[in-house]
Amino acid sequence: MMQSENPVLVKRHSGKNQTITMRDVANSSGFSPATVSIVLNNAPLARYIAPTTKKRIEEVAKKLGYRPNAMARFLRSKRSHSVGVMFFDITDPFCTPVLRGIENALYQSSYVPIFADAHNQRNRFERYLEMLLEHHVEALIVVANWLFVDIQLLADLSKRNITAATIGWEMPGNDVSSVMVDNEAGGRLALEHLHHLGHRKIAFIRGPKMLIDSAPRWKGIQKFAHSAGLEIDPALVLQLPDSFDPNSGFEGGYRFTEELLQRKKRFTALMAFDDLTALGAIRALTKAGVKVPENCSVVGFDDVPLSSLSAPSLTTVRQPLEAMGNLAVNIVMEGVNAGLEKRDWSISRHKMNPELVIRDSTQAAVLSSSDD
Amino acid sequence: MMQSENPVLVKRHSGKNQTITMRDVANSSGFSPATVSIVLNNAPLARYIAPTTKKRIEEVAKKLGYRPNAMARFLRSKRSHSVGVMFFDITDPFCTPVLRGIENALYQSSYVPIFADAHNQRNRFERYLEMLLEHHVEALIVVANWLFVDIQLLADLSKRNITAATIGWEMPGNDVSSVMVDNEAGGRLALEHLHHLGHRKIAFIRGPKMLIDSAPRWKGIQKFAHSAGLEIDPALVLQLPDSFDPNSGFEGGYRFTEELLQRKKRFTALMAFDDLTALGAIRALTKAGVKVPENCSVVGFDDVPLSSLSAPSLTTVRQPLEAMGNLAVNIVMEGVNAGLEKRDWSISRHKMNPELVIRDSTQAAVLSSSDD
DNA sequence: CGGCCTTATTCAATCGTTTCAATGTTCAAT
DNA sequence: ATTGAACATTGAAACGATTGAATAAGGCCG
Repeated sequence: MMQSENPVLVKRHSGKNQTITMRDVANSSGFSPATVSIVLNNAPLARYIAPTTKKRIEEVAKKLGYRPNAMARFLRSKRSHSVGVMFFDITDPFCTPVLRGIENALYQSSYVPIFADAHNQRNRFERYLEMLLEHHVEALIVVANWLFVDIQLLADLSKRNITAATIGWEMPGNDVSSVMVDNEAGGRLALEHLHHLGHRKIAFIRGPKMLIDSAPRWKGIQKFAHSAGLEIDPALVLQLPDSFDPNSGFEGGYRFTEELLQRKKRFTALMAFDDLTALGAIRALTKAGVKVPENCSVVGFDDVPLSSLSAPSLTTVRQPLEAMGNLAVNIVMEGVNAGLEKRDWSISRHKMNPELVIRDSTQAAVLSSSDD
Repeated sequence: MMQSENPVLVKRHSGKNQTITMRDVANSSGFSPATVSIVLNNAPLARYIAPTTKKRIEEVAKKLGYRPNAMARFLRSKRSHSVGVMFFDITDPFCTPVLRGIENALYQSSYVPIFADAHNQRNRFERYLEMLLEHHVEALIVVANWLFVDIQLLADLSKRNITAATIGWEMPGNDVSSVMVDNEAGGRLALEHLHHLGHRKIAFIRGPKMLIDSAPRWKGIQKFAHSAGLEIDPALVLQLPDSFDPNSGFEGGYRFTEELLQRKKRFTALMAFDDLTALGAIRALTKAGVKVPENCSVVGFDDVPLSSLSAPSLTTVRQPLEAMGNLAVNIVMEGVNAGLEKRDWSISRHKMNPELVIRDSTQAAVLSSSDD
């Protein structure tokens, strides 16, 4: 454990614990627990309860400071009013805005998020899943941009009728809803921007194969390049290795940019797989005396919170992270309600539109006479 | 809601839901529910249970995939195995490492964190508190570096015997444990570093009055200055205004540094209240043509994750954020156990030691002949 | 052989809600 | 006057675990 300057002990603590139950409200108001329950939950039967009764009960409940016991309630009604929110690595700056989006949407529905972080470890993921099931979460949201988990998850969940949604990743098969950014469109957006600025010699640092985002982004790039007649020089294309460390993008961007510079092939712009990679690239460029954006434009992807704070601030393709969190909640809530009303419902897969955010790391290419 | 390219509807979904209860394990193993419970929880009475019986029951439970129902268990045993974790603004980069520390420690104890984010709003804080109480969290951890909440919290909690701890903030009064960094030591550390590097003309951007960290940091600075015979020029000291936006530090650092530069008083180093402020300051300096660290050293405070990624990377005073989260969990767990065993126990207040992290934003002062 | 301790297991009450079915009313319609 | 809705409320059985008290069967001792 951490050293810590003599902890100051302060005050004795003990105490009596008197929780107010529904029975108390019933006794105190002169009605039965059943009536109280019906009134306080505004259950269907509440239609028949006399307004004066309702008022009385509500008054008493408030005066006594009655708080329903979520556990007891669950036991009877099967509703825990909680949702599991699993991250594969909360340390990834990508996650914070998503978390906020999820939290906010759940809050609107008076659901409570149970937070789980797999630390990129499979067994930890499984253990958490177990814990979430024990706590009978009504739904599960999984945030990841890659995944080792297969059918196991799905089996356990759909057997128990728990609606799930993934963010930033799609389950193979058609059993779990998902919310992703349209990576292909994003890739196109970024390259289009550089192209419009007049860049023709562009270097690329592609994402790791493991990440589901990598391929479509590259596809978007290629498609645009093709349609615009832009040639992509294979000597200016590198691909990040697979890694579990969310900060490895920075490191990778740095090293690969050094590598690119050593190749002595001129490029006036660099497109990085994501923001962290871009930041690493900028660091390497700056160190090598290449000014950004004067001598080389750099564009990232994601628009994580630090991108606007970096120097120079980063031009990037924004994922609507908060909105994605929101949407995932709406999806699972829809599933929960469907289950409640014994309706059938359908899995859905969403691709959100990315958005180009132009900041200081890109500028128009300087015209050069010598090509190559 | 967000636009999203035609969501693809995929597959029908419905299903049967067969949960395995303890009764199932009992029937299937030929013993009674009581025995099963005793065995599976390794309760005191388990001492008397025949080893063969234990084995049998455990086998059956595993084979059936029995999962205890946390809610039902709570109802009888009063233990929810959950802890409320309240943030005042998860968007603050300060929070992520703390969250990880908390999550990790709870995981070790098989507790589940219920996540709450007050968004800096008092009513939201109160509503969440309500929800957490309804879910009967066994303890509460509050992460904040400032606060509007008063005795209300304390009253509700100690009445219900819920141990609480705050991180980054101390409750006035002596009823809630707390974990903080030793701000005074941190302030000293930072200034000491600049002083050792030979800086004598140092500008300061102090923290907002509202923040509990501001005063002690400044005190540490003053004390060191006094002991080292360093003079602090009041014309080089500014104080950030109060604000709820966690990113306002950057903005403030930027503006105040511009302001400082306009004053035409030379300074060779700048000490910012926190990392974001420092980053804002660096931005302003760079824009004004003052190179960091060549012409001006900058030091921050906190060591939030982006500080190592900025350009130049930031010299700063590290708060052991993850360890602080950890410690807070240990504290409340101790409280929970004490309550369980009807022991008395004591509130504690910790001040963790900060640590100087030297990176690229500081370097030795160039000797100048002209002073003033 | 009867009493007592130890071992092994079970009974049954309980936690705080929800909800189905039941019990009375009242009142309009046959 | 009888019926049957609609209204207003309640009794009591769940829900799935935990746990103190009870039961029962050996084993040991005097």
